[in-house]
Amino acid sequence: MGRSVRTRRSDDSGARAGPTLADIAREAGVSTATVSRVLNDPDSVRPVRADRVRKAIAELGYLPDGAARALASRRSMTIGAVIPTLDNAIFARGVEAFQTRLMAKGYSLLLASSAYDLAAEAALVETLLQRRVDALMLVGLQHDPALLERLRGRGIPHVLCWAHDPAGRLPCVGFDNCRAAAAMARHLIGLGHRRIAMIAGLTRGNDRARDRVDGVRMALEEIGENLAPEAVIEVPYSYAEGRAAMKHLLARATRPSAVICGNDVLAIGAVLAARDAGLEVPGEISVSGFDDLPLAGEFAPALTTMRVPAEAMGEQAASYLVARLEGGPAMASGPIPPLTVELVVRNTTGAAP
Amino acid sequence: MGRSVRTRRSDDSGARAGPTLADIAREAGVSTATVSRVLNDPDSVRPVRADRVRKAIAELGYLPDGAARALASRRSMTIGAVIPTLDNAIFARGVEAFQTRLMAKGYSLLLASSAYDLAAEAALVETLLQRRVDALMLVGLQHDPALLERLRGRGIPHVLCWAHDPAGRLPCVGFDNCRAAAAMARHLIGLGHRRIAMIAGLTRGNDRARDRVDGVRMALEEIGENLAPEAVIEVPYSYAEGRAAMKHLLARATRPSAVICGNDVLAIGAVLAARDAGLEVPGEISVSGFDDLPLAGEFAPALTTMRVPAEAMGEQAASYLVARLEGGPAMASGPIPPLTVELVVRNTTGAAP
DNA sequence: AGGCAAAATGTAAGCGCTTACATTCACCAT
DNA sequence: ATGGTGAATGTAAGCGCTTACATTTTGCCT
Repeated sequence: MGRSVRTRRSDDSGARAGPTLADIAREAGVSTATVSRVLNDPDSVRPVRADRVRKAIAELGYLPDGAARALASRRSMTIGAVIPTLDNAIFARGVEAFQTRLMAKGYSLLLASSAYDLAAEAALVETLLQRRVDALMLVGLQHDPALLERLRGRGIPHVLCWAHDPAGRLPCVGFDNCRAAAAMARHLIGLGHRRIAMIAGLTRGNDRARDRVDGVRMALEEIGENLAPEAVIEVPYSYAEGRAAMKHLLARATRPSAVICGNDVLAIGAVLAARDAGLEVPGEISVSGFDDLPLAGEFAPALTTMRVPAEAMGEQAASYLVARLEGGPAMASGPIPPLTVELVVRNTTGAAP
Repeated sequence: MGRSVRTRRSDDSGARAGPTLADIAREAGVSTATVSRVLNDPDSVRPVRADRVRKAIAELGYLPDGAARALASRRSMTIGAVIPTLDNAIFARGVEAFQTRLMAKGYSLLLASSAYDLAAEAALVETLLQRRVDALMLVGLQHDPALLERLRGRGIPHVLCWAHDPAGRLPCVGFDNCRAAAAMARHLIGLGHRRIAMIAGLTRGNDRARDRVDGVRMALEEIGENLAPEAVIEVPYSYAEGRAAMKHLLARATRPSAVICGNDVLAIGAVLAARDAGLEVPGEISVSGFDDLPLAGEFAPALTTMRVPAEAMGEQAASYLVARLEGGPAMASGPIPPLTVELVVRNTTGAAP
């Protein structure tokens, strides 16, 4: 028997295999273990030999095989992330920062988007687990019930972004959406607004959107007002939807004096609609956003919004996961404190008429 | 000698290992080959057995190990992408579409961003090659000279997006930026504009930005005009930079009658600046964008721009790569025809004053 | 029933690394 | 010189799959 003619090179179906670690070992006249050591723990090899190995590596153009490393070492140096969508600039920023930090620490990012569908998210996570990600980043606290259990069961470090668990039970790097939205509502209330409406993101499968609605409701209840169900319009995050929602709001018998939007995109759409209707912002109606996208400050009128530290969130999430992965076994790390958001008052909110 | 007590489970450093294919084989009373077959080629296994195997898989909660599969099969089912940045919404969309299509075909996306730095890009690609990506997506035609050679050398299928190689030598899924920009310039020329300026993206390491400048220059030369170097301002893509650049342009002795912007973000910034300066758009000055972001059509005034099929590009890139990977060995596939862009005339361009 | 090709299954050799353990080496104290 | 010690290196057993090839079964003919 014995292996037949399956030559490693030129397996004409595509990728040619490069030299292997064994080739390097032979070339450098050392054992494979030594080559592996200069790759993973250079200081444990005498400099003379290490150099000889490095020379061989350079000469043969050797590139370590990640799959083999992952199999042998049980670490893929790959971290997964499942986000709702990249189409929302704030997620794009967060992911970018996450990836950059990850790469700086030697990890690669496996990315997938779920379109705000929790079942899809669970499936994507399953796929990523197959790819043997060492850790995982997810968005929000709300997930398929089996999902988090699965991660815990397999001992996969994970972090939930864009949210904060007041109970401190879940590992999150984020902020309290409810509290932040409440702060925005109080800002408006402080300006004398009482007829407050909301253009929220779709709350199905999106706890951040839901929490923001809850926050506004809570703030209103603090002053004895309430957020009527019909005062909340849920729409997908887009300029056009924000605009359309505002148009609806303005067509009603009693028009709100302030509209709190689930994010900046909706808010800008809303401002556009107000202007279409010939209303002055903030003179006749106030509008607020959430996120503080780059456009928010440039837009005219500049948008009052809640600044979300997307970059810091991405970076901290990355650092947290890497720390869990590399910190000693006793890397328990207590609850992570919430990130701080900042109310940025600009020119779309003013005193109630 | 002999293996000591290295128990597979509970390697307390983190991830617990789940059941392996061998466990499934034992449980189902078949060989490992059979289990592997029901996973990879179900039809080659008699239904009764396949079911028995599937039952075992479900019972034990088995998840195949991607690293082992990759090592044994020489395919990681992972495809890499290196883009300049996710902060540009048009890339975010393209990547999203790319990832979605990839996932639908069973592949996962390894994503990295280069910040428009070609050296960084080359390094990132090297990392992705270590991760054993089966194929690679890059943006633009311009790359580190060694990079493409490396990919060809290793036989890694790859595709270049957001650009088109007229020579047809490179595998691209994109459009001709030069031609598209020229079309935009001709639109303005047709409206009577002669004093045309440009707010371009940074052209260093960005052939798309460069090609767009070239396209405008070319169109101008067709009618005997020229694009003076001082008529082109290069800035990073951001609203603030677009606005600042426009402000500069307007501060000059002779103000352009039309400003072609490298993308929609710059264009919106420019429109904002024109308005700051009390100029009517398009009455006193025309402004055009590029990309047709969702905001372009909603913004007031709605932006004249060049629609770029970002989603289609991402999808086609994904399909192309998968086809290369799965198509038979003789999957040569001639040059890919360029995607079509579309001039969308809206309300920021009008007759020259 | 017997024979045979095709289909189904099993066997076991890798895939390219890491790493526990064994061995050798360098160096120093005796 | 000799023995002892820790550092450096080598040896080789996996890691969990896929797959070529060998073997057994099945389904069909005659």
